[in-house]
Amino acid sequence: MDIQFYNTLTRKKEKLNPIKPGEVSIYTCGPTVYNRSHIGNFRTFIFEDILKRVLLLVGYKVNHVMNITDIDDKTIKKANEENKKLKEITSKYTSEFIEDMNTLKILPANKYPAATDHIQEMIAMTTTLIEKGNAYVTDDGSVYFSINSFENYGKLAKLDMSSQKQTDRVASDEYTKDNIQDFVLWKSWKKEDGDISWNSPWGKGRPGWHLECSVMSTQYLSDHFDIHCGGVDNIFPHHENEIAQSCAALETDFVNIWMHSEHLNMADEKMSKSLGNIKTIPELLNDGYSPESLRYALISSQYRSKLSFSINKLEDAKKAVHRINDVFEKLNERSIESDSLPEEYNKFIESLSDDLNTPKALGILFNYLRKVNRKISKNELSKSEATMGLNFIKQADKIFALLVDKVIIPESISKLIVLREKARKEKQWELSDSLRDKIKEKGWIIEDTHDGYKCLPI
RNA sequence: GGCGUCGUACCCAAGUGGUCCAAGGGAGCAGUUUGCAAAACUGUCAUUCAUCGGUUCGAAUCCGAUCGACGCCUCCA
Repeated sequence: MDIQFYNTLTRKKEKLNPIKPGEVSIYTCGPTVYNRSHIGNFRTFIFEDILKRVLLLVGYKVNHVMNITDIDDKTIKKANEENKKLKEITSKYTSEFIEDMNTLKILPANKYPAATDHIQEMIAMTTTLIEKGNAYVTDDGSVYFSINSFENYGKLAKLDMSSQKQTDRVASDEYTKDNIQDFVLWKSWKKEDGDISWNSPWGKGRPGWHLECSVMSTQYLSDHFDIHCGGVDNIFPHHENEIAQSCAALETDFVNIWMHSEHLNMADEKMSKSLGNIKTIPELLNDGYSPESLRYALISSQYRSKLSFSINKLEDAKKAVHRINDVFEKLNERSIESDSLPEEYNKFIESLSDDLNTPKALGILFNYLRKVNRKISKNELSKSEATMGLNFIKQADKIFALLVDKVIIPESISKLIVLREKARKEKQWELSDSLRDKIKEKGWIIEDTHDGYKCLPI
């Protein structure tokens, strides 16, 4: 089956045609580890997770690399603020990042290279760019990429550099550059960098931000690979600069498909650390939302449209997740051994193959679930139909990962449940209802079914 | 100022020329079921797709204008 994705470079949907048949190489821009990532960051990581899961499900091998930015202005600033070693800061936030990724059931990358482990390679690429005439050294020992030396500069972001407004930030930032829009490859050491520096042919300093991705993506995936992802805010300048560096230094096609996810907004504004309107994964879990609810909320709109994050959305997500799990359990009790799938499954895969249309795929799944529920309530569902349904949900879950692990009911709750069951048998309805309220106060919901009770966390 | 995305029911959200007098989820309302609930099921819930014009046999979908929201233009997922 054909898979197509929207390519930012051409602004069109394009058929995926892997460079190496049967295998897709993906580079995704990872976190800058100076702070806990927020749910907005994870929208992108979950979009990339869906991308990868779809490719795996249809049979591709996936080679996925995600960088960890552990050296830049922000990491240094944070280390200074907290009076700690850079490494202490970056390893703390790296492990928190991995923890949150696991919580959200995001499949791990094959490799997580860190920028500080690739300083020599970055120096080498910078040297190449100077030799080729694409970069120049300034008096203070910094190195800049000359955007005029690269013909296609601005192609990804569709920017005509000569017509760009110069913001105050740009104007005040650098004064030694030939062209105010040139970007830095190597930053010379400054007092506030403290003991953080590496030796280079141009003196003490550290790499510029964009360089690490050019170096590490091509090192681990080859000069030319299939897909490069990130959030839309990476289109310019980050990815534009990556293209300039990589293509100029390596004379390569670099990336076939650029994919970017839209922002997650909080009350109509982009969620970002600098605006201070962020929510982290532990905060949301603490508010009572499961990882599955968070995943659902993030995939319930297509990755290229803006997503407004809200409590309302999480509440909707919680119920939708419950619905899927509920049917799954019912089918699980009725199924037999078989790997048959309903015809809806093809439509499901088609939707995902069309630029990861997760809302449409969810719609197909829910339509099917309703069909199954209807038959169950009429007692008309055959074992083979139940099995088909179960298989469909299982396959769908390879993409969505919304099935909840069997919950462990704490002893304090199960004691109350036993008391309530006893009261119910004796038809002491007042007592059983008050026990149900008590259990609810403790955060658990009791549902009575024909085959006994079900107990779920709220 | 330049570039770009978007506006679909009470909320979220697919659909981008006919199969749509517009999927799906949530909320609401009415009913079935239940000791009561919950869950589940049934019915109901947009003659209409920001507005106004145009193209077309046919438009939510294409074109133009207007209004509104948001993003990027060297911190950013």
